[in-house]
Amino acid sequence: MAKPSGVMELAVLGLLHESPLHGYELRKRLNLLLGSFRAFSYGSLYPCLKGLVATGMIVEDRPDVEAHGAEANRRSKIVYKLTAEGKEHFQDLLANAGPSAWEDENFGVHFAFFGRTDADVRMRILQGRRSRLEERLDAVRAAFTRMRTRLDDYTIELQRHGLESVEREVRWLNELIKSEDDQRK
Amino acid sequence: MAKPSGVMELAVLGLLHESPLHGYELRKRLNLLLGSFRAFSYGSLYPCLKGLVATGMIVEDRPDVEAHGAEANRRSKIVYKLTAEGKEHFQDLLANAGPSAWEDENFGVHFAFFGRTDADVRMRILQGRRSRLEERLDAVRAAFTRMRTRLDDYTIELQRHGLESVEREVRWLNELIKSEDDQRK
DNA sequence: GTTAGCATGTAAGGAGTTACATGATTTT
DNA sequence: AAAATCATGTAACTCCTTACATGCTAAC
Repeated sequence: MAKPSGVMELAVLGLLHESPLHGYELRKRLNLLLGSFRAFSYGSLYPCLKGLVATGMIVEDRPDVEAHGAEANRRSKIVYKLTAEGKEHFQDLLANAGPSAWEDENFGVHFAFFGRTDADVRMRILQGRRSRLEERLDAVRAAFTRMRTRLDDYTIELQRHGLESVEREVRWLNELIKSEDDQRK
Repeated sequence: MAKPSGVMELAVLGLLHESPLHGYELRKRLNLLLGSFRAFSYGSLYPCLKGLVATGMIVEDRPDVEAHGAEANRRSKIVYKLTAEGKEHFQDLLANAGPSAWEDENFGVHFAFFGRTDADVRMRILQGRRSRLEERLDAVRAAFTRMRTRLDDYTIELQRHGLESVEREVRWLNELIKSEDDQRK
């Protein structure tokens, strides 16, 4: 029960690792951190926080209530803080990142926490991401050449733009991998 | 009941507009058409097709059964074909495309069928997409400048790359809008 | 004192995936 | 005749959004 998973869990734990935050603020930081990659709504954030409390990864702190013994059922800010288990779990998620880490939905979040990730794991994720994109590139290019003549101008333009975007990301990854390699020496 | 919606409906109708196809082949074309933008699984395609049959947009044709009076419950290819209502509905979806047409998940599909879309609708979608991206650009840039000093190197790099990708798409849209404008004369 | 923005929460449901199950056809 | 690929289908589930509902706090 209440087993939060998905990208959000990692993102929340990572942000709370920096400093305790309440939900509303957390959501803003989340959407800033992920910038143009994705956005979350409160409808998924709050249940996720409850789930993380239930599994002991984070604890609630109600500053208002403690400060001036206000009624407990009143609506007030709830500041969430990582527990020791939460920190451990976060490091675990970063260290044991599997192939899902280089899928579209997850790569950005993992990358955002590279500062706290071991160099070898960083390299594994960057290379995983790159081969993932290269597979896609091969598939699309093959299909494209095969069908080219049967496609109309707009479809071709869409394909061309899509391919170019993926190629750009591959070049970006190449540079990152190179600079990781250089730092290793 | 059985009211299929989402991008898939439009994509399926659009592909069947070109030629009748069976599910398996349809899925391949779908994923080719959308190239690097998205992919669908059978688990969503087949129910979608059933739904479109239920609402009279398409009809089933079982060539194997008809050809050599095979048992009807046998597994055989099912070729789907657009009905008159289906064609009408497709044109309707293209012509009455609302703001959702320029969201990330839908833009690609609408663009792919621009060849069958009126020039003024095309322009509306391209401009809608562009202002959508520009809004995002403004938001991310503002947040970025505000937080810059508190972000680590990898997070900054992620933001930078994200911004650059969106800026590139805006430039692409600018060119498309310009060339649509030129053709109008 | 009222509007705008901060803040928390939930119920219903959309749009898909995964994993499975089955069978037909082609290739080796 | 085995293996690969073509082909259809479904049940359970995931992850998230939308729309709603409530209340607090600052600014005008």
